[in-house]
Amino acid sequence: MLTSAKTDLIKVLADPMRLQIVQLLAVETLCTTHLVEMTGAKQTNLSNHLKVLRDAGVVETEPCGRFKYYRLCPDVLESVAESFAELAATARANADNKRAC
Amino acid sequence: MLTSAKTDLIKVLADPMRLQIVQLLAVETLCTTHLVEMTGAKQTNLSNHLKVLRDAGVVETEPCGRFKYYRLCPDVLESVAESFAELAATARANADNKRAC
DNA sequence: GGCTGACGTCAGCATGGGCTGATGCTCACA
DNA sequence: TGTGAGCATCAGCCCATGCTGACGTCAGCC
Repeated sequence: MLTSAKTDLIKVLADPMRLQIVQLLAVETLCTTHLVEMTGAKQTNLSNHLKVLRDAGVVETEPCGRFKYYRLCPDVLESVAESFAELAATARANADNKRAC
Repeated sequence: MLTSAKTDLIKVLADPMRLQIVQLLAVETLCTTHLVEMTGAKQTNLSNHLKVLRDAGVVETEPCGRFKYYRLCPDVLESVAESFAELAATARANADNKRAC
């Protein structure tokens, strides 16, 4: 179900930079230095986006010495995918419903 | 695939009011008057959101005399759902990939 | 212990986008 | 043809949010 609370999660994913981060992390677990190189963004900016993703539960961190690895949480993405799929299915099922004016 | 162009579509859906509109339209085709009643929003505000949804291809309109019906396009929602599902599947498949620092 | 690199936090700035009121357009109906 | 309802557009305001620079913290290496 797509509750209003999920708009916050969708909003987190509705940013080009954050979506790029998520796509990169879907392929392999990376640390901030890698992400800085691959995205070309400033470290501060990236750190802010990563904080947003962390707070939303989209990624989780794993300290490793001086470095910090970021790993993607597939469950969150799957829940979003299921919500939209369910919405599309509902729309298809009720395609002929039309309320009279 | 989640191209950068899709962030615009996701951004359109990342608004509580617009998501509410989409959920209502998933159940039945409605015209603006109904949506004004059901959401409690002003007509002007709703018209703005509907324009955004129209431009994004999420809904399509059907004139009916003085009224205008809004119908949901399930294809767009399905494409978003598939993109996120694919991303989640990729993340699961590459869960053990970790780039050395 | 001093230094450097990795990373986070904070304050400030600027842009984007949502909300509103005013206005205009079009259709239906008397 | 005049009127009112349904709907869109526009300009303006204001708040949320993304970007940046400066600074602080922690770990590892000399």
